[in-house]
Amino acid sequence: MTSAAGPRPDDGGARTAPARRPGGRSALVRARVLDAVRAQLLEHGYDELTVDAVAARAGVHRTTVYRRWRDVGGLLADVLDAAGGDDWRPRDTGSLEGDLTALNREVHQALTERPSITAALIAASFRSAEAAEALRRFWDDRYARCEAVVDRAVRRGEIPAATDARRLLVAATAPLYHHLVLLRTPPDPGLPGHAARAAALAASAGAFAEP
Amino acid sequence: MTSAAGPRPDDGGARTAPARRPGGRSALVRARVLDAVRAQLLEHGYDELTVDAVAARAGVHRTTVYRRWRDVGGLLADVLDAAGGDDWRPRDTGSLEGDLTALNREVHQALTERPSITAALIAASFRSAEAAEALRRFWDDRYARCEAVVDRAVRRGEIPAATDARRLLVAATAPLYHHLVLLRTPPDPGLPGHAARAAALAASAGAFAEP
DNA sequence: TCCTTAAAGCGACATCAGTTGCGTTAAGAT
DNA sequence: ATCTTAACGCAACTGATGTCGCTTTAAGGA
Repeated sequence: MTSAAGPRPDDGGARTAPARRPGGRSALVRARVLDAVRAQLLEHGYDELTVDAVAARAGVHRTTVYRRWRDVGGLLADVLDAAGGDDWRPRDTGSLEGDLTALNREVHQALTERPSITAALIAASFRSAEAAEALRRFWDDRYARCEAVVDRAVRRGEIPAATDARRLLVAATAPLYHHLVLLRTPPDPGLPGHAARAAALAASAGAFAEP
Repeated sequence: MTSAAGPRPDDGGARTAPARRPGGRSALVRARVLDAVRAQLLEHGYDELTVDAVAARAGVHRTTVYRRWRDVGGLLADVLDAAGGDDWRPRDTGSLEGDLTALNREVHQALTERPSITAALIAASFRSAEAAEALRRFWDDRYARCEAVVDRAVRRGEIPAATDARRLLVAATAPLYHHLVLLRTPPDPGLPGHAARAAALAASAGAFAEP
């Protein structure tokens, strides 16, 4: 799947090509709407991110947005998918703890900056199945890329070869999400480092080794 | 603060007692409404938990609910506060990893049962400041009680005496919330044990020791 | 250039969350 | 027993969200 541009009424079979038109007005409208979503989010935050506001800002009719994106969650999902195809890679600092700390600092930044698109998407994921799916895809992609961090640590001999990369990565990052998203404790600049160090220690002790 | 029964228009000074009436009809209405919230949540889940449905079910007028609880978040906050004064204590299994595993199993249960009041409250906390506050209070209380687990482990000599209890407890439980609430991965019965073991290992390696 | 039709525009409508003003009931004090 | 007034009942209203049927525009193929 590439860029999700809204509901796609399935061709049904292999007849004559059903003539999609993703190149002209549709694409222009989509670009204007997604730009409006980003701008509205940056200027007024998630609370004022309504379909009406986005449509007005994009100079597009309300029903157009409702038909193509269904709701705010659908809009955010499309924004996220559009931004997901970037070339992000985890930093290489030379040590597992360093890599995890750098990663955690990025997560910390993404969750505490105001306004935070990530935080908005998390909030939206509790109201919209589309947003929830997009977020799941996004995180799945990010964690997959982060497995490189674990591979490097294994190659350096820091941790066992049979280490479960996902479990290690979740152990390192989960405390950040827990504090900043769920517990809503005031941001602690030491948190990224602490969580990274704890996960790295557990990993080198074989806590994430497969049976 | 005891049981929050709605807005309390501050006496302002020490005049004659302003004559609250928390013992009669008010209390009856509150009990009926909170019962209705629990019943509605159990039968139809969070999505159908509206102020109107609760009011109808409680045999009370809509405006009464709006005035006393403001919104669904306020209702859930009151339910949680009412249920927060229980006598819950973490189990004592004889080892840190055992205690954390038992704890994690309870968290896992609370988050995966359908319907889950905890999950409903988390969802509500993104829409209602009152629900967010109630949830914060609830978790703060629970984590405070769980510090007993860490104290016991210190006394047994499993972990350093200077261990930061909160950080250890968050490290143990956060992966559960991350998987079940945010990542929405399918429930893994091994997860409570895995996360507990990793946190216990990190703790014994001194990962949560104070400087 | 012309034709077909997907997608956008438009306004009317439906629904629901939440508010307001006012009358009614009954808790608790005298 | 009587009085005061907090809390509840009631209905009408506002505003935002989301839908529907129809018309208009223009993309892309002939």
